[in-house]
Amino acid sequence: MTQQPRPRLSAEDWLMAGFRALADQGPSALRAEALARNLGTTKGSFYWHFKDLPDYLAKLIALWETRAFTDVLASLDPDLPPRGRLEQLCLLATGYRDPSYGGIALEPALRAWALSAPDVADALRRMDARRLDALADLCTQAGITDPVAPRALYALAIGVEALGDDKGTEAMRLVLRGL
Amino acid sequence: MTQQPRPRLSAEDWLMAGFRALADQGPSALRAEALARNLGTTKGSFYWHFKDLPDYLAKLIALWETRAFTDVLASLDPDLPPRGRLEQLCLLATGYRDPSYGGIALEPALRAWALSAPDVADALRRMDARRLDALADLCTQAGITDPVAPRALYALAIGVEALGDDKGTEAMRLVLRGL
DNA sequence: ACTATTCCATACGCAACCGTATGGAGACCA
DNA sequence: TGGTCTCCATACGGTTGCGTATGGAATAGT
Repeated sequence: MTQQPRPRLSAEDWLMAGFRALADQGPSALRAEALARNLGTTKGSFYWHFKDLPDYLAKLIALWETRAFTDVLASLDPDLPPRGRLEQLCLLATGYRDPSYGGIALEPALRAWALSAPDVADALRRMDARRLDALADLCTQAGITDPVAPRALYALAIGVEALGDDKGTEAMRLVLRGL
Repeated sequence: MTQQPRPRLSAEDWLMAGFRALADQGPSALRAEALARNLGTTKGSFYWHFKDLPDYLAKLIALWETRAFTDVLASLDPDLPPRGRLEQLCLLATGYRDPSYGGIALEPALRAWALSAPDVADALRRMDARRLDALADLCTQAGITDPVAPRALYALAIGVEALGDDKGTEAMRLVLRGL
């Protein structure tokens, strides 16, 4: 779409393009030459910034893993009551669309990618564990004692995102009401 | 794993191998030569049974779409009370492992595939709509009136399956209790 | 047994992609 | 201005997969 004069690219430019390609076309779009076309350059740049494709993919996963958790937690409104923060976290947990990723929905594509990439599956498992911990904390603060409640809420959030359900907020509130 | 003497293959053999490859290695494993290797044959057979790869993939989707819904409904125990059938359906809806698919978990892989294949996305949307209708029926029979309850239950089932949560049954029951 | 049909093996040309090698364009410095 | 360093373009060989063509093996029909 945009073929600007000739900006030099950084490694992060390539990574951001990777996130976008992943969200738009799936893991098979994470290839040096295809990404280069999207960026209006050639793979010469790619192989200067990254050793090879596995190196690039590892850095892509690492960048997601270091950002997607803390950025979500930081965006929580500390003035809300625990139950309000809980609801907010549930909706953010998988619907994260921070501008640092170009405002796109990464999670479903990443979870899909994880099914065929063990490294991604590992990162996703770590992320799930951290989020479940945070959810468990908030649940206890909100007076929800059932030990499976965090898992239920998290699974619901994942399902809502996977379904692309526009009634996701209401479904989340309905379930929260029953806890 | 199994390299039997030399049985002739049918189109369905290829389709079943496709389901298995999809569940095991993702959509990128749905290729003529890779499937042929798994079946201990060559792509000569593939291109005899199918015109080309799109033809094969379309038949794969069609077969799933015609089976995955009715087979699940037929497996419901009619002697259970509505709420029991509801719970059973929720757990079956996305965890379908009928031997006709080789006892594998297709849904997560298929939903992942749908993110990068519009045809699959269409089939999945149709399937979701049919399942949501059935869920809504069961909900009314069970005296659950909230209109978003079916979507909440379905999203929860999808999330549980995506998470690979071994506590899925308990999470489902916890939410059902609150409805 | 002869023929026809069904099914598969093999070989080919084509295209896409990987990773490397090498040179060139620009910036930056002295 | 000359040199150096950063970043990218291009060309190359190798691999993998697609779809076709063609012949052969196995099976069924008569």
